[in-house]
Amino acid sequence: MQQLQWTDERVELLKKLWNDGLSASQIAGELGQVTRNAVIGKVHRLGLSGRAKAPSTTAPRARKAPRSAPSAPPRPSMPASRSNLAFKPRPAPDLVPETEVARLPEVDNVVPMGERCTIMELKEYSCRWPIGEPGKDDFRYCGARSGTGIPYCAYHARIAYQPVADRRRDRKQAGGR
DNA sequence: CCCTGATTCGC
DNA sequence: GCGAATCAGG
Repeated sequence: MQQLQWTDERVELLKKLWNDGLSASQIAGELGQVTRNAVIGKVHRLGLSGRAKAPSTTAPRARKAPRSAPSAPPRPSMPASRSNLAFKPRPAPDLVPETEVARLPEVDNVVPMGERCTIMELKEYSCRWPIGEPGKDDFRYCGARSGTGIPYCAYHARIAYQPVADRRRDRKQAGGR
């Protein structure tokens, strides 16, 4: 796909729509193949910005900090001190449909209450499988000894890394209801 | 959090 | 010149 060309045709349409009061995103959608950013950029280059806007919104913005760091997007790690659930695969709800969760009563019971721990009590080797509602007072982590190189204990590691379909099959074979 | 236009700046 | 990223508001 070649770089989009602002043909006279497209520019005319842009001008028209802009003057009609359409928003940049609407125009972008109308034109197609361009983002609203592109539209706004073009509008400004054409010098037809500020339709009938109150200049109040156009407060001088402080100079932007040198925006150069395209190769520094996601932060790979966090301070070890509080790297709890920042770990790899978020086991969590998304992996297991609610109905599935409901059918896994054992999950919350494998670890005795006493062994479960709070975020502050997590050790490097503690299983980070969340138990309960995050944010609530009774929210805890499994806390059992985790496997080497894995943030979960053996039991939760199976659940965390196993596709739902497999889990379903497993339970069926195991004679689950 | 959704949206808006405005601005900067790497390409 | 282009437009993504970012910013400042609503």
